[in-house]
Amino acid sequence: MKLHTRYLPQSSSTCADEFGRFACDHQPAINEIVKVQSLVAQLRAIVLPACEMMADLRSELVSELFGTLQDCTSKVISELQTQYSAHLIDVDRRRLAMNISDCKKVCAKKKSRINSFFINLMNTSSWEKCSSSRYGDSTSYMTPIPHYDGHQWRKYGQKNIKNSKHQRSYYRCTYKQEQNCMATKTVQQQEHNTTEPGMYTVAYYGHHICKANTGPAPPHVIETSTPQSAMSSDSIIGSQEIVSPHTGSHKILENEHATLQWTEDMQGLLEKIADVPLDSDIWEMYQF
DNA sequence: CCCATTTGACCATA
DNA sequence: TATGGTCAAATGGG
Repeated sequence: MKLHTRYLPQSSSTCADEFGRFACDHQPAINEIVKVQSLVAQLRAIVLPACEMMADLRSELVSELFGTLQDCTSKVISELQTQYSAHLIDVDRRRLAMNISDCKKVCAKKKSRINSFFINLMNTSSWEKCSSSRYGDSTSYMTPIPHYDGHQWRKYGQKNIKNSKHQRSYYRCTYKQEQNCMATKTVQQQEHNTTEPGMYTVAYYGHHICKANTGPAPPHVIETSTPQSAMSSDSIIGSQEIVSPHTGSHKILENEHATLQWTEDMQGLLEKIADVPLDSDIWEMYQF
């Protein structure tokens, strides 16, 4: 798989519209989109193997990821709503200045780039299951993006590992002290001669019990049907499962009206960022 | 000054 | 005893 990893702008910056006029700060929204990128990557790697065999441990992880993903997308929508409410008047003024034909052309071009943007997120952020149950309750994955997994971690150690060029980093949940959350993880870069460059092995130990990841939540719906352009060829198409965040149990969903909450949020996100100027830095994340 | 990271020391286990 | 996981003091950035 060819990676097209590019990086988001690190500093808060303003951007101009196609007329070089209005300016706004998209950095908070960009930060959330980065999280979405990570979560979608994890989700894809977890759901696909789950079609073959779903262990209880992974079911709990899936439910955690869904909950976090919902939070992130909600934040993105809220942030963009706040920012763009201030720009609506200006946008309306600009649209009045354009004729209808020009508006349609611009909108079509933006929607095309938005679709490509998220398809690229799916394709370039794949996580692959590597191994599991090294020390009982643990799961490890390979990923090019080891740090954005929806949880907050604090590094507490780093060690040289025998027969490995790269050090292993040790992280524990940020809320270990205040909430006694014992979740930990280790991150170690893979050897370049044995795998793809820039890949990391991330091993998770224990479960998050910190407040950000617990609390009542409805069963999450995992839709394993995914656009062909964004999925590998061995995907299972068309089935849906419900995973209880509390029990980890799952079953095939028969209600055709049930839909992915995060998909709805994502659609909202697409609508909201449709007004992002074509020359915004956001679109420079990936090659189109 | 606070907090996260770094890093050497310590400890557990095979 | 070698290896790897954790602790905690030192360090540095905001």
